[in-house]
Amino acid sequence: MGRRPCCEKTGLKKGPWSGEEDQLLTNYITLHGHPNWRALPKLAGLLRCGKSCRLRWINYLRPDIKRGNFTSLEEDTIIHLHHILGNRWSAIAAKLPGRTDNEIKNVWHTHLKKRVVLHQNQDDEINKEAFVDTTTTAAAKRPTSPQQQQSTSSGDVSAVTTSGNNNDISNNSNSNSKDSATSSKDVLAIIDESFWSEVVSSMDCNISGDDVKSETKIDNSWEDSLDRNHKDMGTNNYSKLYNHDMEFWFDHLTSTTTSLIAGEISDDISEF
DNA sequence: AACATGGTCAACCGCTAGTTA
DNA sequence: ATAACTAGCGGTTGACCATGT
Repeated sequence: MGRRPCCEKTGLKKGPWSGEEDQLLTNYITLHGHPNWRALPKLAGLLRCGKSCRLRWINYLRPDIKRGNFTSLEEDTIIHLHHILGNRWSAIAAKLPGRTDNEIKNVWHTHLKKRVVLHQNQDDEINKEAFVDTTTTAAAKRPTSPQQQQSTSSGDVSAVTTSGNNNDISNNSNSNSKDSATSSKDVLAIIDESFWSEVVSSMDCNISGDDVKSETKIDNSWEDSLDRNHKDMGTNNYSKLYNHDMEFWFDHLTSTTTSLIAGEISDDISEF
């Protein structure tokens, strides 16, 4: 089917919005809402396409937009959600009131991605040292091929940008967590490494048929999107991850983060 | 002071999903 | 069933600014 261009290319303004344009758009939406973005600019007296108006409203003019720097909690939340959802910025934004997908996307690319990669590289170094230590002290009980080492390394890297292939990491962390987690910082590190993958795997086991039936259409599309995003990972574990579960775990994370810092997490961890 | 470089962020573009006729 | 259409999403771009040389 032929697709009409989103706006006539002639006569419509592009580029940064002026204060006057912002005012016109805000006034119109305040009075009439935005039932039809395509018709809106004409009705509001703007020389912009509807798409541009929509973006301007959603990303900048909306009254519930939160301004200013992201808090560390917000940043951690983005990292965790990105771990699960990948580049589904709108889904991540839905969990951060007042933040837009565009803003989150920018923050990810400018700050958080680097931080995660740096963190991952540090983990790789630690793992490498541990590996050398183990092989030397254990006198190399079993041979390890270069391919195996490489696959381990690449798996770690992929875990940075996707949500797959990190079960080994999380399991290792879990097996040692109770012994090694002696400070709130350690606990947070464990949460970073394993919390979400643990959540996913536990939901995978526990979800019931009734749960599936009770889901809404929105939840099903969410599931489809997850399947689409993770189909190349050779697993459909994520397909059983639903919206209300996400909300539950998100709430749980945000409500427990404070107590984590205060060193009161041990009971929560033991639940998992 | 002038230029180069890198970071940040608003805005645009192309595409897809969903809806309607 | 399908063509036409809109809304929304994610990737990309480019302007602006700060910092370094």
